[in-house]
Amino acid sequence: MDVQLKRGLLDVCVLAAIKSEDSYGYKIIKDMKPYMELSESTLYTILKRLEGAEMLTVRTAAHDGRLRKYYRITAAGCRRIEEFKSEWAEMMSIYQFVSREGDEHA
Amino acid sequence: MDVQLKRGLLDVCVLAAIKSEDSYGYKIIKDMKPYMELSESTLYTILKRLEGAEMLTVRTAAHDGRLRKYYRITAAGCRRIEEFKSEWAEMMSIYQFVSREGDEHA
DNA sequence: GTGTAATACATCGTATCACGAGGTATTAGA
DNA sequence: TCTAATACCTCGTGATACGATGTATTACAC
Repeated sequence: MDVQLKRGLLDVCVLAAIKSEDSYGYKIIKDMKPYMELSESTLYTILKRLEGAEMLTVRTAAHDGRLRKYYRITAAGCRRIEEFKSEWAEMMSIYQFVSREGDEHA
Repeated sequence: MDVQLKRGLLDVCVLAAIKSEDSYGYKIIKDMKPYMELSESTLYTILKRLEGAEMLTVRTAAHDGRLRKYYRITAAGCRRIEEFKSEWAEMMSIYQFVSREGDEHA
């Protein structure tokens, strides 16, 4: 998928991936894989950014001797998802503009 | 609309705006306004990029003593639009992922 | 028991890109 | 005569996705 097209979805996808249950880096990537692939470096950049924006909180916990950082969505994070859903209507109208201009000839 | 979300649409919107009829900078902005606002600096950057990618060709013509640069879409540009339409299916599945995770609780 | 893959985290540098600020020049109308 | 609209352009900045690279542990095959 085109990098530019992914840009607006990445943040919100990561939020969606931790919405119903706290999750950690490696698992987020695996859960998102069927929908969108992203590299570790990209994910950790995003997690840092979302933490800075207080859209999620972090908690470190040991698991089988390895440390895991569990991420939990905040109210602001949930609001971000809702905001995205509203923006989707705009996206649809833009898609229709492109689709229409691409098919018909005025 | 969120800047990041716009990113993947801008190129293809500009192509759509010149698809059915050759157009020029100022007109493209006005035609796109109902769907998406973009500044002149953004548009000219995009037009340069699309020209470099051979997705459009340029022709300069005088109009009322002023010079206008008319842009015409190429076959590659049309292909880009078709490609976008395919990618839209992926976008929809991502939207549904976000939407689902945001609404229900597993 | 040694090697390899998977798990799990992190940083740095680079390339891409949207956009504001600023610039030039002409025409139309108040 | 001044302002707004038309029409083009450039430069610098900030945001950001991602590859490359590094560290450490666990699991499993040979």
